[in-house]
Amino acid sequence: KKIKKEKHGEKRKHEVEQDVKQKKEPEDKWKWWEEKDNAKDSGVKWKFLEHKGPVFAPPYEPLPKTVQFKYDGKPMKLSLEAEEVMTFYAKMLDHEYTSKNDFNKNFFGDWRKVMTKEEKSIISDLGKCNFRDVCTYFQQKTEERKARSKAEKLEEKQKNEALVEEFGFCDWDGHREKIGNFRLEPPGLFRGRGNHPKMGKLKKRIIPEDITINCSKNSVAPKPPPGHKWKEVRHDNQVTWLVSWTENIQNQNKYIMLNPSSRVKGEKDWQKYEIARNLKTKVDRIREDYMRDLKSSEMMIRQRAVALYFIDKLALRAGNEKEDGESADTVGCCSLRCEHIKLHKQLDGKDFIVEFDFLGKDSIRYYNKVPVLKQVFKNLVLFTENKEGGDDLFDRLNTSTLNKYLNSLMEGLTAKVFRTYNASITLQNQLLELTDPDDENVSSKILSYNRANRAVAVLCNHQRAAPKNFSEQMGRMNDKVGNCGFNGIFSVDYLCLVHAILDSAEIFHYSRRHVTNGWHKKQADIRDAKQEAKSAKSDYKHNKSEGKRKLYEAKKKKIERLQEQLIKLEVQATDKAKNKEIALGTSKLNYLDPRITVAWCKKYAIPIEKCYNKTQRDKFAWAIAMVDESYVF
DNA sequence: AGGTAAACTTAGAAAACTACTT
DNA sequence: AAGTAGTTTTCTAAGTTTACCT
Repeated sequence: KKIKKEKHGEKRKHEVEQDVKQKKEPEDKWKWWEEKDNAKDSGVKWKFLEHKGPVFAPPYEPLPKTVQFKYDGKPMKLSLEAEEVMTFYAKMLDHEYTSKNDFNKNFFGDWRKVMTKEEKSIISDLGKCNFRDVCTYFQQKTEERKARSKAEKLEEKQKNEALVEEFGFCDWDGHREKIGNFRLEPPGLFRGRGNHPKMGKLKKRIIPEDITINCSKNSVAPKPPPGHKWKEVRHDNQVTWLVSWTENIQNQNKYIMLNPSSRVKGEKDWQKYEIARNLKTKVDRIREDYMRDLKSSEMMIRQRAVALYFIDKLALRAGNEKEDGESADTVGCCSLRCEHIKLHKQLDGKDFIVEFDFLGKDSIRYYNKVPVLKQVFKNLVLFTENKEGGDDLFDRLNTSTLNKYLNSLMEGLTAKVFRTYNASITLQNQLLELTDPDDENVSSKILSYNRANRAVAVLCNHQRAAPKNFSEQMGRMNDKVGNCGFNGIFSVDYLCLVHAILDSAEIFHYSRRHVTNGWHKKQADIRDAKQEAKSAKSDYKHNKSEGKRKLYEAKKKKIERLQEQLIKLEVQATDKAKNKEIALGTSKLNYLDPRITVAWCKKYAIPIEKCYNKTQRDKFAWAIAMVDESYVF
């Protein structure tokens, strides 16, 4: 439908409305990138900073008497604090977390800490607790909230807008800038990712006495709520945060900082891409260096060379050491252990294959079989000799020494710059390769863009949980195309391809081959159309009239049209299937130089809205304003 | 040099919202 | 009005790098 309407140059209803909204919005945003003295690099982050402080989480509302927690089958009224913590668990009752042992153990331990003596003596077994009624109560409340009248919803919306007006902005060097997270995190149960040893622990309510305020000496400092005091008010212009506190699970500092659309964030982002572009000019030399170092007589240098090879080729993260037992067991490059790789001298007819299998950031699995240089392979054999699976692969290396070395090669160079550089350069190359300048169709251009974006997401291993009901949705889509059984083909072989995918031609051929192996409704239509064309042709041969000729021409046109439609449907289905477990957003937001996208849009007259939504346009306003189609990363 | 804390970027999940159907 | 699929926004955990200390 979308394609059809675009073809006819129509705008969809919501797009028209969006345009109207945009016109209404006054264009008085500060164009900081037009100022002359951008990106100066003294440690001073601001000269003047004034804000209203954080918004505290709403206070706990006790349960109505009718809603009862039960212990051992009997209703039990709890003290206020114990009740509050109980509701945290009740709200998560249907979540997978509550089936995990660590979660339950940690929750129960922390819950008991807030119980009264009597409560503690009674409630000794989580298994005897019945949270069901409480859970149902909160579910009902959400339903009620959803079902409120329009007027009620509007009223709340306006109240919220007023709150944002007051607390959501600050004065930063005379400019009104948007704050990112001005609401403090509410109390609840800690939801660690993966196998986190602290999952289920109680995240305490933050009170003013926990809060450090940072603002100008000569500003009007935010007031603590009546009867309370801030922990501290400081005036540190070397940092960018407005509010900080220490979180009680890991004992780490958390901050309130500005929104990505702000100058301070935007400039930093811009600078990040400039450093990555600088790496582009140095990378050949750096690669030569680490190739040479693969044979170094010093073990640390050899390890560094291999690590760098991985970071560059596979876009691995640096991999800091982690204190064990404090968080999930995840690794990056420098913290890889022997058990995370398997060495195959030969595999599937290829030489020197390294099979990676480890959990990375957020416990996302990285699985990949990669052919490596012979010398890299030899080194890996050497590094793993006489070691146990649990031993460090790079025992002479850590992120600190690696980054020190990188910094000596180029100012500002650290391990993560390679991810930024490789992501951005890949997007640029892929766009060049995948965009068909002769194809006028906007939606096919967008598909090319998404495909290029996907190559990057695959490179960076940005995954997501498959959407709920994915297979049904896919099924419906396939019905339209009418093709059978291509779903399985994709998911099975897919991961094996994943990292070879930088060669996009391969993706394309791969997907086409498999899709067209199926049986299509559309294909049946085409077969019918061909039949019709054939008979029209023979009609025309028997009776060489102008009318018959035209009829025959029309039939031929119809075949072409159907074939075009078929390709579009295939491509859409392919896109959806391939996106099943790949998240495009992270790379778009954090790794891809926005100027590449902006330049590409300008070159092919694609509206920027097709690539970036409102938030993204705000974040990348600097890039949108400053670049034309000639920009090269 | 190496350990630790602070500051800041990157990350996927979940909630909220939107457009459209039923 | 309720349901649903798709998209955007929010949330906050989990990384990296820098700063600081001994």
